[in-house]
Amino acid sequence: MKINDIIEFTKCFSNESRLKIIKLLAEKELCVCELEAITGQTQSSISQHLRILFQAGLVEKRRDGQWIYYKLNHESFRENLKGIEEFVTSSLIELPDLQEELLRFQSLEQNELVRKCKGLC
Amino acid sequence: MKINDIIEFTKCFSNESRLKIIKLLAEKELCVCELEAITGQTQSSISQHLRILFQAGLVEKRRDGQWIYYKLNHESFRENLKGIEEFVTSSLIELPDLQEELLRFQSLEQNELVRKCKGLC
DNA sequence: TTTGTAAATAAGTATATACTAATATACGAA
DNA sequence: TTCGTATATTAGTATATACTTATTTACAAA
Repeated sequence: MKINDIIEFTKCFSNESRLKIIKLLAEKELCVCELEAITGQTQSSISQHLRILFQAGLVEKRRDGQWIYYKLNHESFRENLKGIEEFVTSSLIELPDLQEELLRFQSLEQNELVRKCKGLC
Repeated sequence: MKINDIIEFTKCFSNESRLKIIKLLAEKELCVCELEAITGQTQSSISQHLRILFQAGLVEKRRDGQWIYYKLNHESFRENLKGIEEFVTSSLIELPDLQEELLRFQSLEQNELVRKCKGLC
């Protein structure tokens, strides 16, 4: 899972209004006006939050006449959560630049970079 | 898991600089100056990110002389991830106000609230 | 076609966030 | 105690985000 995907996914959960929408759509397929009636949020605000959730792949939508129904994509949710777990627990190989910097730093223990960092010069 | 805890936790992951710090601290206990040397971020910026991670319970710290060493709290990480999964998959009982609104809305299907929402009046 | 409703988008604004630069605090060595 | 280094905190600033209001687009019924 790429860093930008993690950022996009976790941002979905870092806002109270979106968490409520997520929770409702996890339980039931709902259109915007229903979300509006249930949560009391404005139509515009809900649409904007739904766009964020949709772009992150967390919700799906389908049109039915005038209405656009949204629901949570449970599989995407599970996969993204797993992706975060793997990002944290897997080796640094996933982030070559960062790994390189860490290795360079470690190979320099006992020499000037670390001594400088540790104020031992 | 409370809504505010989810927000606090997921915000840790919604920033590239923090993700790099998280990844390093998942692998190795490091002090601020080491994170500085490895990531190239400024001391002040790293300290501020570490405060966010610490307040979310995602990292632990210990003092060793002048240095303060940080590392990821893997257990907290796992528990928080699980908390998010449960938040999404559990029933709405966790959010009484929201559940009440949903039930009220559902009980009103066929009557004025829904007809109004659906423009059927 | 005209009209009304649902949803998306755009523009504006207030607040939150991330970063920099400067300062304060904590500790250890001289 | 004085000095130097590590870390935390503060203040300032630029950008991002969340929300409101207004407008646009898509659809369906009359």
